[in-house]
Amino acid sequence: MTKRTIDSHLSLAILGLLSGRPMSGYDLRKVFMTTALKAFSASPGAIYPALKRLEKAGLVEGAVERKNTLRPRQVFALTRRGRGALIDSLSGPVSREDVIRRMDWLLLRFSFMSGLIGAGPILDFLRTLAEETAGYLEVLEEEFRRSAPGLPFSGRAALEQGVESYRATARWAKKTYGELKRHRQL
Amino acid sequence: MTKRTIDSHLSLAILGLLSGRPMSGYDLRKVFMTTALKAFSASPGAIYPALKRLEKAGLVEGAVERKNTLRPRQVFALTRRGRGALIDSLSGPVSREDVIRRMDWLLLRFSFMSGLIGAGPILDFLRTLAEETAGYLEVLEEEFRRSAPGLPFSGRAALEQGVESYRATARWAKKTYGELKRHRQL
DNA sequence: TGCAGCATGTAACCTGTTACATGATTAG
DNA sequence: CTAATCATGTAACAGGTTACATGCTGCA
Repeated sequence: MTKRTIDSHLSLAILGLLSGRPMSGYDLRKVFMTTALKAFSASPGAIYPALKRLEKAGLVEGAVERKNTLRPRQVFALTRRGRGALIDSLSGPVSREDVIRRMDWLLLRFSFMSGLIGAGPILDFLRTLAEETAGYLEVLEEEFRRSAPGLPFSGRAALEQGVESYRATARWAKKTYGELKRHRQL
Repeated sequence: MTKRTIDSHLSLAILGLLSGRPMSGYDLRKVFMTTALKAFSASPGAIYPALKRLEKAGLVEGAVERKNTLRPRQVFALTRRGRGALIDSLSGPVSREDVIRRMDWLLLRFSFMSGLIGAGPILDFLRTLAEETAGYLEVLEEEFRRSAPGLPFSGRAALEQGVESYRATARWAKKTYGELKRHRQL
C-alpha cells in the first residue's frame, strides 16, 4: 500500500461526513469547529487542499452552487469511487500496531461504519479491537509491574494513565460489541 | 510564540529522556521501541534530524564516544539551556484547547515532571487538567444528549467512547492529584 | 457605517514517513 | 560464516500549521 487513496485522518473524516450528506468546505469547517470532531483542525489551509486532493483522486466531486451570484459555493459529494474507497478503508483489519499508535484512526473509522458496512464486519472490527487492546494492555501492565518501582512519581502515574486508558477502551469495545450483537438479534 | 524551541512531541520526549541520562540516537530508538513510549516512531529519519535540530538550538550537546574505533557513537546530553527550555515547557498552563486537541502532549509533559519541577506546579497542572477535562466533558455530554438520538449506531457509540475516555482521564487526574498531595504531606 | 459571519483560497515552513544506504561487531 | 544487532545517516515526498489575502452579505 505505497500509495493510499485516503491519505490522512482529515481525508477520512471528510469522506465520512460527505457520506452523510454533500457539504461545502465551509460546512465541513463548521462541523469540525462545533461538534465532537473538534479534535480536528478546521483551518482552511488543511481543508481546502484536502478537498482538492480528494477531487483529483476522483473520490469527491464539487458542484458550484449559485454560479452566477457573486458568492459562489462549492458543494462536494462522494463519488461512487469515493464511497468504495471509504468502505474499503473502513473494512480493513485491526492490527496491534494500529491499537498502539493509531487508536484515533481506528475510532474515526468506527464512527462512520453504520450505513456503510454491515453489522457482521462491524462486529469483527469490535471483536479484534477488543482483543488487540486487551493484548496490549497485558504488555503494558507487565511493563508497569516491572518498571513502576524504579520510576519517579510522574512517570509512574503517566504509565498508570496509559493503562487506565486502554482498560477503558477495551471495556467500551466489549460493551459495544455486546450491544450490537443483541440489537441485531431483535 | 511564533518560534518554539521545542518543536514537536518527539523533541519533548527526547529532552525528557535525556534529562534522565545521556543517550545516543540508537539508545533513544530502543526506548521508543521497547517501552510504553512505543506510541512514538523510532524511525531514524525522525530521530537523527530531531537530535540535530536540538543540538543546533543549543538544547543538547553530543559527545563522540570511542572516537578512534571504527564504530563511533554519539552520546547526547542536555545542556543547561536545554534543561531550562524543558522546564519552561513543562511549566506552561493547561488550556481547554490542549485538552481537546493535545491530550497526548499534556500527558507527555506530565510524565517528565518529577525531578524537574516542584510538587506545587505539578499539583497546579493536575488540578487545571482535571478542571478543564471535566469542563470539556460536560460539553461532550451535552452534545451527546442533544445529538445521540439522531445518530446511527456507530456514531453514537464512538461519541460514547469519547465521553468515557475523558471521564477516565478526569478520574485519573483527580486521583493522582490526591495521591501527590497526601504524599507531600508525609 | 461597521462588524460578524460567510466562503474560499495561497504560500512558506516544518516535521514525520518511507525507503534507501553503509558498515562494524558479536553470538551461534 | 552468517545473521542479528549495533549505529548512523540521507532524500523524496506529503501533510498540517500559521499567516496572509480577498470580498460579499446581513444585521444593528
